[in-house]
Amino acid sequence: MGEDSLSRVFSALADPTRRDIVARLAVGDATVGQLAAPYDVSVQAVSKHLRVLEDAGLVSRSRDAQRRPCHLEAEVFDLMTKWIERYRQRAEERFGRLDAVLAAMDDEDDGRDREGGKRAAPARRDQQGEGS
Amino acid sequence: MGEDSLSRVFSALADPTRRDIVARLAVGDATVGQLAAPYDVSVQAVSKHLRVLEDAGLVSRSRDAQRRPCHLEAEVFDLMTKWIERYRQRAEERFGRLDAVLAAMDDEDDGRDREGGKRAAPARRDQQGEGS
DNA sequence: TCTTTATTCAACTAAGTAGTTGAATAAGCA
DNA sequence: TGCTTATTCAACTACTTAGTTGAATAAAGA
Repeated sequence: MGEDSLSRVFSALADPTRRDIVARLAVGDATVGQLAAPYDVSVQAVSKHLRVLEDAGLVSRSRDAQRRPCHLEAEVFDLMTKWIERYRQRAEERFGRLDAVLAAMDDEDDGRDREGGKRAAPARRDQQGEGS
Repeated sequence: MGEDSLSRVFSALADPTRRDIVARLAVGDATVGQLAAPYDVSVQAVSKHLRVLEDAGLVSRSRDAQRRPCHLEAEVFDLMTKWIERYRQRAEERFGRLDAVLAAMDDEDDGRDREGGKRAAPARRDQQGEGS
């Protein structure tokens, strides 16, 4: 379970320590030891986290003597962003269609009143697959 | 581990079945049974997946007789998108600074490398915290 | 060469998770 | 009331994961 790249990326970022590492790598490259310093877990544990981030394609590593500097790979973020945007847009469009009926007239409120009137019949469709 | 909302959202979407459920809910609301039908796992398993999505704030449920229609909540996506964009932009800016030296001349490519200049030394900073 | 520094590997433990089956609850229908 | 449908709860299993400690590897420095 979770072998595709999208699963790996989401899974990698589900851990707050790993998100923090990503946040710090966004500022600049760093070695394993440097990255491990602020946390009170072992260096080995951080090394494992970096492996997970590397497998997800979020981080790449080079060599500098006995050090292994880590570098954030920004492109993989696009994979997530594309997935997210696709389904968010669809969901928001569905919202919009109904809200439009109400809002079309004059109402330019904050427009977040869900749960009014029934929305499209809950008909399911056996379409599947999540694309890329 | 993974008690904050961002962790819950990323973790929820790390599972391909749950992403598929989200994809289908983006098309229209559906009941547990309807959502479970296409998969060869038990209804109980899908019910659990929906619980995870609900805990992450991605799905809400109402009641219609003995059915529990599920509805996709699009707002939570913003939480992720904001986090992603923040660090992706930083990383791309760092990149851009170097590429700009080469591209600054004539290249009016797809234009994603604003901010020219030198790429900061890989010095680490003990700054921490991931914000929201 | 011997030592120090940086990182990874290997083996283990504790906790979490996705799945199962069987029973319980909730609400409409005969 | 009893029957059927829809969903959840409870207990259990198999697998994964984040952490540990101790040993191994890699490269620089005395």
